[in-house]
Amino acid sequence: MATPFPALNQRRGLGHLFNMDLLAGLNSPQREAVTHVKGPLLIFAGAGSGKTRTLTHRIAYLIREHRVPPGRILAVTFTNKAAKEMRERLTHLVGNDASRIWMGTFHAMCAQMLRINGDLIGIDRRFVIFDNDDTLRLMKEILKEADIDTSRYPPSRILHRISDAKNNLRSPQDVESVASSPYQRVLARVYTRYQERLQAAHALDFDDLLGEAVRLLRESEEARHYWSERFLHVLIDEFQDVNMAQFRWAQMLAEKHRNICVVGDDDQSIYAWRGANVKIILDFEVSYQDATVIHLEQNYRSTQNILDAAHGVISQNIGRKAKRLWTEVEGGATLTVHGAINAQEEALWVVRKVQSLQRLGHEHLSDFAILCRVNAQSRPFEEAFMRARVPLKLVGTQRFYDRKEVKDLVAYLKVIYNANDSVALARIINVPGRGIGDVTIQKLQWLAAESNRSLYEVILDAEAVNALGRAVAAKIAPLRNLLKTLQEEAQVNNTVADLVRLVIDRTDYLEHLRRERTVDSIDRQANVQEFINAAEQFDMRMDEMEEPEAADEEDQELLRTGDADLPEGIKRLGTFMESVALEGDAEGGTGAGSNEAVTLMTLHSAKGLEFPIVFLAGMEQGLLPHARALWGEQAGEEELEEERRLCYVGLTRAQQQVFLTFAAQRTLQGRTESTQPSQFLDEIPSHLVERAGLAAANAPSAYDVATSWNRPGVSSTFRPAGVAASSSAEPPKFSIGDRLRHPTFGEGLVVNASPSGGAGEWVEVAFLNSETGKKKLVVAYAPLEKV
DNA sequence: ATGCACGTACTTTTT
DNA sequence: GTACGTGCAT
Repeated sequence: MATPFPALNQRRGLGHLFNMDLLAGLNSPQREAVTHVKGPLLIFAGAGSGKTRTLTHRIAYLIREHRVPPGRILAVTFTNKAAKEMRERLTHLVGNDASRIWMGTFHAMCAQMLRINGDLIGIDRRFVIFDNDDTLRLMKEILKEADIDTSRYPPSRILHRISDAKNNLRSPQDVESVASSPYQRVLARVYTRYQERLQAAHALDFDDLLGEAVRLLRESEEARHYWSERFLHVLIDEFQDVNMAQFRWAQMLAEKHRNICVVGDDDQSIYAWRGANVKIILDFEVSYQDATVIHLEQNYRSTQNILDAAHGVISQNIGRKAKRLWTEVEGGATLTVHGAINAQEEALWVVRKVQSLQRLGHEHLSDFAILCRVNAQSRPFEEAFMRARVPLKLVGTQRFYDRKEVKDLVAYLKVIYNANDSVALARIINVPGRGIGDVTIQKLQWLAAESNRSLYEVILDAEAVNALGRAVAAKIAPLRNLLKTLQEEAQVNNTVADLVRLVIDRTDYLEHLRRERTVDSIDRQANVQEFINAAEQFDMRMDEMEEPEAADEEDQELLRTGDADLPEGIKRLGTFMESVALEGDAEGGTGAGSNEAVTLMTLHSAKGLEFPIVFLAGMEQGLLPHARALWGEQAGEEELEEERRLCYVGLTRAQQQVFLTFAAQRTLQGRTESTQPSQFLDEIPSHLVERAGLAAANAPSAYDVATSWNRPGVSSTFRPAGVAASSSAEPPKFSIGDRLRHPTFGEGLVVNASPSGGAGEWVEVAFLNSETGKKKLVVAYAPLEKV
């Protein structure tokens, strides 16, 4: 085979056009990181230490000062957002050269390499990418087909295990060879079948993008030679989050020139549950014994008080690299810990605090962020903010391309692009409803599996379909015609938006949504419109890029060899779907933008962000640290340490002020429980903390809300003073059936009550006022009056 | 084939 | 408390 690879670019950069001093304004370790050129480099970049600045300046420095051709630099991130931000910042530093750098997510970079020469290891150039939804559907099908009990083997858990295997570069055979339990044997079998089905659909899942890219480099001498020769520099962001597959891939790419630069912070590793392996960053110096190690510990974000508090917490972790952030901003406001009676009161306190800080000069609501451990915490905040008429925006809830209606339309596009994508076809086979029921779909799928054909091929097989009965055949025929028409149109039509509109039109999809008389029907219709807009925007981008001056010449050459002679429209469609799969959220998606509002999000989605004022809500045992890390089956020191890192991430988001709140009672999963303040609160040096509410040192015993605070062996400085460690023997004041009155909620009936009285006594009251409904109240706290 | 009712189970989320 | 999945009845 003739080599598919062009000669490598030796062209000099255009750096002389930009005069800005790349080293100006950098501190000395940052400079060292920027100017280090040869050999492996490990940068421990603490929160707010100017990581992105260092990384972008380093790349710019390589291009401008060392004349490294931009096309021979590979810079990898985890999210599209990070890649985009980096590219933008680089454009300011090196201009158009920025567009020639190989920069993007692991998945996007791997996908690109596989599109270019996946054929060397037998991967169809036109492979499609299965997202989580696709893989879940596929897995359910497989389990059904194999008659495996889904309650004993939940599809999502199996997928998680498979993902785990792939992240560690273990094949189905590997899993099988070490299988020692029935569960593992089933797993190996299902994994094997899963891969077969993916292959049949010409599909790769997200993990395959990495795994197959590794396989490409391992198995194709030619590819390995080219790519490792090509990249003079490999840079990896958020290195604490890499998994084995990602690390191996990067290692192979960097093996020739050995210029591998990794940046990360082990203290911010919060994604172990999705395959991240902190040990990789901790062991980097073992993998590369000649690595230069640089610590960025000067923080440009927070006050020293905040950093000290954060350090108090994180330093409790054993498995970490010793380090400590510092700042020139001495002192700062003390942190506040506020204990509330329940989640509603907690939310109320936060709104009031926001309002009072606003009066003190924080005019921008965007200065405030409320960070929580789980999404379920958001409800009381939404309610409290709504009532107080303070705008609150929830970040990171449902993503645009995850919406059902959008996925339906994407599934149509997938089928048009690749009719053998049986998962996509199964999704839309009866959407909108065309009278093809589950039983029929089952039969069709069984036929497909049996004859080793795709679902589409079976549908085309008139004989097979007729065998299922006249009624079924009559329903399948229009579908067959529909798909044929759509495919034909796709050959002619060049724009994705036209195709989307055609799908919506021919399937009468909007009418289908209107008929669904649900609350979200209107939203869904709007999302369909939004999807058309997204497609239009994509088309516009493609038109702009018609003159492909962006990519390196050698990349164009590579991609040319990769281009099958497909109709323009189909090619476009492929690009569009790849962008949908790999860049989860559309620009115009939710479009919340810069609305002036308080931000509410999970600690996970807060990583990388900063806010002047941060509220950490739900600082309780069981929430942060989460119950699963504390008391769950897989609870352990490592899990607890990840929770602690989560807390650390939260604290280090704050620039000026931190408020930590907890609720003495919390209703989670329909159950109201007494809670204990988070152990992490005790890890913050007490001189940095001011206590309020139930956390106040002098809180009256009337605030004592939970006997569980007196749990033996657990001591907390956040327990109100005056609370004896022994439980009270007082008789309860209320019992089931009593009528009572509350000044705000009105009259009600006691439907449930604590068995014992005293400080911990509580009652569950059904209020006559239907708006209030049922409430659990602490007798000692709530002003209740017997009627 | 479709719709309703009941039971169960449940972090975190990017690609 | 909700959301989802299964099972039964229409």
